[in-house]
Amino acid sequence: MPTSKDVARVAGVSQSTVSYVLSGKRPISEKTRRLVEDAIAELTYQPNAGARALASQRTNVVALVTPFRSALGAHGLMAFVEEIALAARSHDHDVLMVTADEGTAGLQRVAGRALCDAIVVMEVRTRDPRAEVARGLRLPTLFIGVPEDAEGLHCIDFDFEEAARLLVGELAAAGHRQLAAVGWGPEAAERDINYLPRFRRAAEEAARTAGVGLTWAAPAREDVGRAVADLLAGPGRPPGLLLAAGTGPALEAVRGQGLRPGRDVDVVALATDEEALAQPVPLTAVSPHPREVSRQAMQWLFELLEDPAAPPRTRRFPAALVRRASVRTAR
Amino acid sequence: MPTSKDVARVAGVSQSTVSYVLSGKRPISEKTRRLVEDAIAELTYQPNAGARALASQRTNVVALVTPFRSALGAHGLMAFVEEIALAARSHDHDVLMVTADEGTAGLQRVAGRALCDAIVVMEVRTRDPRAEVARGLRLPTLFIGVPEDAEGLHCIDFDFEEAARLLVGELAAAGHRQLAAVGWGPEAAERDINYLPRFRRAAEEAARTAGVGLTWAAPAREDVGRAVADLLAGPGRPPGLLLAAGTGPALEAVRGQGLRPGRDVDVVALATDEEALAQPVPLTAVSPHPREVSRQAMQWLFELLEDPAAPPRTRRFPAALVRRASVRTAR
DNA sequence: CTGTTAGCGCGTTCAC
DNA sequence: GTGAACGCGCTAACAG
Repeated sequence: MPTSKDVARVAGVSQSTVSYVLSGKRPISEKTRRLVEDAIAELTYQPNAGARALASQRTNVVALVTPFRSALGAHGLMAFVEEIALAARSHDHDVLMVTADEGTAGLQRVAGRALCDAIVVMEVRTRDPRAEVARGLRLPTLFIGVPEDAEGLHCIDFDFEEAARLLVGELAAAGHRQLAAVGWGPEAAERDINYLPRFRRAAEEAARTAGVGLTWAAPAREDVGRAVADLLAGPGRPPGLLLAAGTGPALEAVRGQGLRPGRDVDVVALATDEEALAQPVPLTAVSPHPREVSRQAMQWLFELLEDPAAPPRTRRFPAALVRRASVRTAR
Repeated sequence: MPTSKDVARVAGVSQSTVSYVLSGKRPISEKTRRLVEDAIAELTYQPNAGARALASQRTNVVALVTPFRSALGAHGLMAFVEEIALAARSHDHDVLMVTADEGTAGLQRVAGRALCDAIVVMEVRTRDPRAEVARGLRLPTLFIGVPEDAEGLHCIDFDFEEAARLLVGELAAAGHRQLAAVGWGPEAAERDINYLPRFRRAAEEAARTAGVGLTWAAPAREDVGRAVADLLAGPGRPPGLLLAAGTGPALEAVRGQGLRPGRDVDVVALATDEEALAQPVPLTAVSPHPREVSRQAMQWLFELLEDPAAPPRTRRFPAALVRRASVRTAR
């Protein structure tokens, strides 16, 4: 395996010149640059990552702490991971996978061993022990999601609070006095996912403000059908339906009751455009924009890498409602 | 950040002694071991990965080349990735994600820069340019899947050929003279997935040998329903049904025709146990065992890491048929 | 059983 | 604009 010393020898220059050609941290004459570049090509030289990290104190690696079972589902999770990997590559960085089950130890390991320059934490929990650890790290650490105590942390997330307000507002504006929401099941609550209470609390608050009733159900995946049937038979008959999770099964249950969204019942959802459009009746929905959020997260992360002293703060990706056919026009 | 030099000073020993305590490559007296371990704990020392890699020529990192859209679906893909990550951690290794869209360049980068000790390639294609590149690398490279030209490569995969034979055999033994198969859609063929032709060819061969007819359909995801209806109306009425892909939608279509698996029609599938059991009628099936395959792959990989001179070969994870309720007992 | 020493390959001051 | 020299933190001979 050729080293930069080999390149220097072949190019007839010194080792440091090779380094400066590569880093561009010093002006190099056109002539010697060509010499060096040719030598690099001839030897198919590539810098040794370990040596570079040791000398420069930068690894060009971003650690990604990722769960395997996610409230987003495998599909949503892959979307995040894919965007993050692509963004990293576009900045000449690699991605080191850290499994969430390592907990705080994972953070301490990758930081302590200098395996990476920065850390991204996905699927943040409301009370997340990793928050406290992250505050103590000297590495830029970005949370996708907002824990209860976000003080001193770099957090970014979709604005689930605003999403809840928009969805509740839309049903209220359609004339409903009574809303029914299908939320995340007990397994999600158990995992203490940060945005569940954020969304729910904001929805309840918005309903109160609008003076409409709101019934909340959090059925397990397999009980969504029954839960929807119950909700539809409850107050409001049918109430305005807000689907925060389990969109597919819930809509099947609606059809199972012989009801058609946008004709017999109004339905809004927290769902990606893809999901909203895949339904028999396209859904009026707020998309949580997973890909956009991860893209923005990574852009921010690379800014932090250039300016590690940037003050920690929480960023929220703006929510927007897209009206489709599942809500009757306002009465 | 403390270094091993700090540990040595605090423990009152030399740096190399610290190194040997950590690596266990030399017998150390109980007394000095305690001294060193206490110093490590006191300083919360962790070895610098870059320095260690530079000195030892081992990174303790495994690169994983992974696609984002997979014939397995996001769920199946995550299963692979999860198992690989867990296996890596259990051997004190980390996982570097390399996106498949980097192609051969990704392999050359992680190998050339010495970012990892070994490479795992998922979703191998029938004619895979990465095969040729891998042959030229000095890093152990493990293919999960078998390309057309597997010469000189370490490959491991589920035995799709045997799976096809078992499934065809089961339907033939049930008395069918005519079989109909639902295979992977055009998008999968386009991606040149290695096991598609392997499975199909073996199925056709087995049908020929058994003297039964076999009609093959490769509908796109959204056309599965129609394709199944066509197949059921074709020769055999109904023919024995072999589901290689699209199990869920295909079975819905079967029900849509008013047919019940195991009563009106015999159905076998290439499907995980989870998938087979999730159906209204539990399916007689061969599971491709994604988790077991990745576990075995990683075990092999770590063996290769200890003995890089091990001769390249192709390993196949044995296929087994599990009989459930979707096939009538042999006539 | 332990200490001394010489690199691993690269980034970066310095002198020139 | 260029090159020599040192150090990053650790491992692995080589001594003892």
